[in-house]
Amino acid sequence: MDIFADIRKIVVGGLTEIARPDALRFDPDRISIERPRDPSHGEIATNAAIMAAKSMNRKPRDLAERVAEALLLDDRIDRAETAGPGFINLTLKREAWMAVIPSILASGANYGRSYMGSGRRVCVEFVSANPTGPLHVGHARGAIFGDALSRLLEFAGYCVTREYYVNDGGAQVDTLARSAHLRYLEANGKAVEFDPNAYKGEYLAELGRTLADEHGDRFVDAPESDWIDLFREASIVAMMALIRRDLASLGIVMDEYFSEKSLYGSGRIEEAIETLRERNLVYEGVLEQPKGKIVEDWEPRRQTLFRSTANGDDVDRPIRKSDGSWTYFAPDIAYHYDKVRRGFDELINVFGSDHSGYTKRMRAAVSALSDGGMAFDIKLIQLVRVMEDGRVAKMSKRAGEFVELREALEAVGSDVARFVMLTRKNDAPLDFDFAAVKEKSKDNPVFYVQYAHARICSVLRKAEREGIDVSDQSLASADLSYLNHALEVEFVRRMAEWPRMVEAAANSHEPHRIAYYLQNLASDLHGLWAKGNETASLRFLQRGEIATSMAKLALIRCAAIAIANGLDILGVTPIQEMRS
RNA sequence: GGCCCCGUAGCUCAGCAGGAUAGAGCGACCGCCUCCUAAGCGGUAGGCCACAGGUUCGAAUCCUGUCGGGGCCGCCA
Repeated sequence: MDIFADIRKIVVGGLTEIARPDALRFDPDRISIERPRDPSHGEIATNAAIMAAKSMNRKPRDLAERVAEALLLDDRIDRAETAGPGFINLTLKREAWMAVIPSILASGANYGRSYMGSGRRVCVEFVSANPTGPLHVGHARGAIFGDALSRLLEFAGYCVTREYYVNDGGAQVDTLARSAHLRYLEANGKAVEFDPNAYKGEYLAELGRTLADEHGDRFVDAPESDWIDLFREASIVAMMALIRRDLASLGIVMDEYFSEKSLYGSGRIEEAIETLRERNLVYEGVLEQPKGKIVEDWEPRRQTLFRSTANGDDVDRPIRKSDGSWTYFAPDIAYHYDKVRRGFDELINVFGSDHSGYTKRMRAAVSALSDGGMAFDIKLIQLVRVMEDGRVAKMSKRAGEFVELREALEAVGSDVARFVMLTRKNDAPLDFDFAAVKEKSKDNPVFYVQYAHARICSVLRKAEREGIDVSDQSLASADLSYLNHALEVEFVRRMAEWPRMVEAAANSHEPHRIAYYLQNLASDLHGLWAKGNETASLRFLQRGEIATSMAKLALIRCAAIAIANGLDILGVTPIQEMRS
């Protein structure tokens, strides 16, 4: 049940009725159905008359009057008043709000689930970190965001594929292989010198020892060509194992790992480029030197270029280097061509914000490959600033000085990490402060929300001990006429917003909205709870008055359901009690 | 030089596909536990929504420009 969706139907219905015979000529989705800030504007306000007036060539206020009259015919609506330039302010009957409670109890874990996506297939590509080491805290944000977005979309009725693009084809994995070889030499008792480009993380030392165990000293004096392939393969396998382990510790399971390397030599890159060529989007040419940026060894080079400017990019982009090999962009094009051909209805890429300069050409490519038919969204994830002991921790992967995800999770746990990473919009920077995040107080949003859930569970447990049947089925039959305090009705209104909140968040690809909603919901619960300290009639358990208690228990049980469903979207486990 | 993101309370940030008097947390100040978990709650103070135009019945939100912060800009991914 979604009361806002119901009201929308009624409003649009009323409008259509009045509009006859000159049928309604505007998009009904453009009208707003929302809760006004100012309580004197009713409980739900709509701008429907203002929006429709123009296309119907009527005065907004007159139209509003007519619509308001029509709305009053619905038995859920108590008052419909027109105001301002033509708003219609609605007040619902108390029973209409209260009807939300049994509806939530009946839906349970499905409360808020939407059919908005109607089964459309979405590919969410995220993490896609180079396989050169374990994940660090910065990667974690993209990982958590991507997974939460996936969960959100699933809850909203989409069919989601979680996908990781493994960059196992470029020069970086050769550097990785050489770094592993150095560690291998080390394990064979050789003194080694690391060049500045090498990866120096401890995790490669372990791999070096393993390789020394397996191959002895065979590759100590051998030329690089003898071992590079073997070491590359071994390194990638080992690094991907670390990455999978890290993802698993966050509760993330990918549906697909797509290997960049698998594209080489298979003809698929050539095929994708050929597709672009057929559309006259590929040519041989020379790029101009970028202005304002000094490139020391610049000289004009003839390259194969993608005409990305035809689809909104600022300059055309090279897909084949002057030496004839592919640039990194070429396999990316092939990869996205593959996505297009797999039949997804929508693509979402989660990139680090350092890839912002890459988005235009990517959009241009997808647009060209799908003839403009593919919905394609790129979410940029801002960096995470890790704060430790009040200072900013440095992050450099090659030097091996970064806060590994694993360390962070050992300190704070997956639930906390996930929630905290989702308390900011994806394109806003985020401070991850170890001290603040571990704190168990209202200053920590994770515990604040968890505490609300635990408190409800606590009351339900107590009620049960006192012999009340607190099953959802039993609570659904509670006499809700006992809930007549303004705060209680307000609480129900908040919970009634959950389904539209899910749709709005899913629609805008913004899981942080769920986190904010949960904090508000938790705040309502704590507020109501504390009011019970001064006003005895607001306490959830009323001694000796089963019927009253049942009504209040039904109310808070609904809140627990909404919180649990929200946390589930974020991938956070709701806890039953705080004491430990 | 160009492109992308950002600019909202002292600090950190929300602001719901433009809506009617701009919100939360922290920090500051003042209050609330013989009572379901005070790991909590209430109140006070604090804003020309960077600036200037434009579109609109209506703009923090959309468009243009300026200023300020960050990121990126051929043969690295």
